[in-house]
Amino acid sequence: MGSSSNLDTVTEMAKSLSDPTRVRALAVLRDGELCVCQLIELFGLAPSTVSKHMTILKQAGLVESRKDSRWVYYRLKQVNANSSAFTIMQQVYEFILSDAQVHEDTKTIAEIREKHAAEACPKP
Amino acid sequence: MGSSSNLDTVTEMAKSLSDPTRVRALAVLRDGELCVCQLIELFGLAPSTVSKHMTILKQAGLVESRKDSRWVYYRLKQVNANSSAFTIMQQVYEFILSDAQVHEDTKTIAEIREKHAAEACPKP
DNA sequence: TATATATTTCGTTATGTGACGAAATAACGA
DNA sequence: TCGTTATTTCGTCACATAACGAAATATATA
Repeated sequence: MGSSSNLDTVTEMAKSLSDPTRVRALAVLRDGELCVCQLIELFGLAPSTVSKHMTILKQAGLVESRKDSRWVYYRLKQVNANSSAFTIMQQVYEFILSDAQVHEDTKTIAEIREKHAAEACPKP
Repeated sequence: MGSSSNLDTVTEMAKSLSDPTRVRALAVLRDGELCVCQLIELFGLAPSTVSKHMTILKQAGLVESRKDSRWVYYRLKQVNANSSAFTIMQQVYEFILSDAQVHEDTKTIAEIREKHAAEACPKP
């Protein structure tokens, strides 16, 4: 098993939060799971780019995924509520939820959710 | 003035914490201010490299500096105690203080402090 | 004044990262 | 089966970053 020090854990977590697209992804995932195609639509980036970002967040232990037929849904990973990581992410969310871009994303993703619920992504 | 969003603040802070040398520097600065030459001795890196790291931490608002004759002393910047940044850094410190490397750094820097107090860096 | 010390700035180099498109993989639908 | 859709992997390119040494700057000491 790849043993990893606390220093490694901090730097890996910090690296995953050092790109605005990834922080935005975490913010919108607070309202519930999303498939990759919904995030592609939100960000306007190439599928391969979004997929890479989500892989990085997954490896940092911040999100987890499930596959449902054609779609891969990502959701926030529920971490131990009295861990340092939990408290840090709570503060990060609290801080960025007052950000203008994140505010706009929240509105946009609500529309995307509705649209996909009607057409594209049939829920199980 | 360079206006900066909350998203920018988070990603800049995360970037500054994404290098192990910088996190180690923050950890040892918890015991009090240090001049650049003491950090050079601790890390075994080139002066220019250490200087760059400290500049990055300063720009992220995590440390501040004062010049005393030949030496530049860096110390942790005291942030608003009920801000998100404060809580995040408290958790980061709590987490990394149990790291083996940081533990070793704490011992090493104590010796370096004593040595410099005796010879190299006369305190004001 | 000249020299040594402490730090920063600059230029260079090797490596890491984010973007894309093309191709591979998986699963549904005609 | 064949084509379509969703996602991932791979290769590539431009740019960011961490390291170094050399040179510039500032200050103390001989």
